[in-house]
Amino acid sequence: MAFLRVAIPSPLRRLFDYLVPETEQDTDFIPGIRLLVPFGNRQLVAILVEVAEQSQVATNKLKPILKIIDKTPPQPKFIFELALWAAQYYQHPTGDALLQSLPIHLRKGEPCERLHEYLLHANPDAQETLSARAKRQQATLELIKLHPDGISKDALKAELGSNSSVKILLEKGLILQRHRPHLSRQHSEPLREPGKSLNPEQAIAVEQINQQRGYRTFLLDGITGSGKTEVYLQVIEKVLKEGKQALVLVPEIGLTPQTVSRFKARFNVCVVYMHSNMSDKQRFKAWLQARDGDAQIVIGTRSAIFTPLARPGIIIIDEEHDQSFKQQEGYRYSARDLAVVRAHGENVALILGSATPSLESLQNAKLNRYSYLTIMQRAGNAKPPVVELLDIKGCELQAGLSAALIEQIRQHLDDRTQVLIFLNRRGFAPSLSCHNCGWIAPCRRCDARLTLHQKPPHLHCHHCGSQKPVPRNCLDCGSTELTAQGTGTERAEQTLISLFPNLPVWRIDRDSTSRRNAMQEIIAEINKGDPGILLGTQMLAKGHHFAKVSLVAILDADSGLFSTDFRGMERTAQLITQVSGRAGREKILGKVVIQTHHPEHPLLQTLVHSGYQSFAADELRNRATSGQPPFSHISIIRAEASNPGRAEAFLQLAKLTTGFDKIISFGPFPAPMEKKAGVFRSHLVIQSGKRPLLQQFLSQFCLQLEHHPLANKVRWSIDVDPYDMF
DNA sequence: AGCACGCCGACT
DNA sequence: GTCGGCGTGCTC
Repeated sequence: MAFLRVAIPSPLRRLFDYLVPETEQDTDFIPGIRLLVPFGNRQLVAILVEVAEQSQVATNKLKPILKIIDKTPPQPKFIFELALWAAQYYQHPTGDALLQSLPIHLRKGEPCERLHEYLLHANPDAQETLSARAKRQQATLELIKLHPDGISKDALKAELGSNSSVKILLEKGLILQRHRPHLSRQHSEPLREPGKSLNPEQAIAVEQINQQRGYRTFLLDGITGSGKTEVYLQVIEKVLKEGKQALVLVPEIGLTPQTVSRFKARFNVCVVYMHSNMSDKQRFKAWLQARDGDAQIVIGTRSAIFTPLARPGIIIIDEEHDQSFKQQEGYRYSARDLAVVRAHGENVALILGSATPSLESLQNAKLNRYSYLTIMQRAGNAKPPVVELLDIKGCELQAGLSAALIEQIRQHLDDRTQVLIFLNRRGFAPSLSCHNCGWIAPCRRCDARLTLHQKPPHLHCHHCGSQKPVPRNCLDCGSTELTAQGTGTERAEQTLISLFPNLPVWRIDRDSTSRRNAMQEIIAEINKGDPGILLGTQMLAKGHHFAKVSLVAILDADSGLFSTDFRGMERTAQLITQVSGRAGREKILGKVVIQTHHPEHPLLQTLVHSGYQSFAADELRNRATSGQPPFSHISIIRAEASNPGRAEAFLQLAKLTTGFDKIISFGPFPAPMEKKAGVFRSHLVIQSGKRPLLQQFLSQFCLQLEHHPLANKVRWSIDVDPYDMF
């Protein structure tokens, strides 16, 4: 007797067995197919993991499946196995992980068919004729005759407003349905425009990668403006000429129409992209084109790592250090790390590109697991910017701007160029405090202060999203002397407008770009090239090319220097380097001004005088000394409960009942912000020098946690290779 | 996660 | 007298 062992989209970390219905005894059940199953009193889309000979559950307790959705698995076997591997590695419930590797369309149980698979053709051997009165049918037939290569129902509908007569015409035999032929798989000439000429370092990178047969990871360490994209394009060119496909992953906000158009402009091939702004149907279509080999280049964000390719040729992760490649909630996988597994499994080359590579990747390069390629020269004639650490100790600041900085801004604006000001704090001021007693407006649901916003006026918690009106009086002493403390982008904007009343100030943060297309409109305005001030949060730091920016100012470098998180320094260095990279593209010589109270800080000193690579080397030594990643591997078990202390008690108890003797652990201790959105959070950190040991321990610990008596009173999750400690 | 079952407050 | 609050228990 055969049992269908399936994965169900539920937080339960186990598989469920079902019976084969009487009518399907002869059916061949292939792992990977989707099934509709009864689960409790619901019907769910499940994925078949294996056909088992035996079941642990009594047969009379088992239910038969309701429906077979797929005859054959929608994903190729390798992608299915990759998804299973990832579920195991990240300790995530199998069903949820498997379904998240599929397009939403398929998760919902929709049939996996090519959209517009059939094209309508006029039947040359048609016998019947239409009556003169059937105007609608005649018009439809005429239109179909105009398309000798066939036309899809959707296209027909778009032109006629309806395709209701198609059915009748088909019945009368006047038109025929034929399979759409697959798009031409290979263009004789994939290049639409010639490649740019390469500088020696770019040329070496392209040559090294193109010589590679089979799997190899290349870490492409190239400063901003060094032309990493040109390297990608020339490597892809070779892949296309071999008739293979390229998968390109970019950070969440990096997937702009400009990125895509750059690939489309270069190549004469089908380029598809997958982005969260697209409809489910559009994404599904792109997914099918990738799977069936019709799309030669696939560009996407994190989840695109699971996009199947018919003829995989290369995988590229651009800005590999970017945190958006790691999903930060629920299924916490890292697309960058999975790319290594995938490239290895599909035996293709992988490029990890960045101007500020992660310490993990640098260490892997050092150990020769990755090939290390560098481009330290800017493309074209661009010169690296001049960096100045501006000591603001004891200086009077106007909305965070020192007099010396304001003077420099004025000079650059007088030269008719643009100035970029980076301030990683949105809102008007980070807190509202009472001048009389020192009270600070707190968030009721979090261990955090409320941020004051002015447009419109309100207090806003950036951690839980709660909002409330601005109080007139101090809630503690009743005084009316409430003052805004510190500077956010709104306040800096106000001050800059009053300082430079005749020039535009473009504010770019989550609030000013929340409207659809708002970001693109502002960027377009900036790219007109008129002098003005760009003011924004880290949204400004990533990916954009602002040709006219000559001065970049970092208002407050200090907030990142004293983080408790072991990755804090790395992140700060990456951010400063990335922001600085916005200065002086093309012909303008760039200047970077970093305001700080700690100009002697070793991180800033190394970064400014010796660059990111030297910083990274220093920081790697620190990590080695303290045994932190990448010199060890860690996982965080997070627990949260509305009852204070319960989450910690849960982790404490779980720790006591599991053998922790072979593993290093820290905690449980309160999370960095213990109370967040009304719940109390606790962390337990597990560390090991050996990955297999950690893996083995986690699987075991997971089982314990799931059957723990307190397990349904707290919410808990496991984060393998966490990116941040929050 | 859902969804039902179950036992106590303010309403047509 | 019910509608419904969310505590706890289960899902092949």
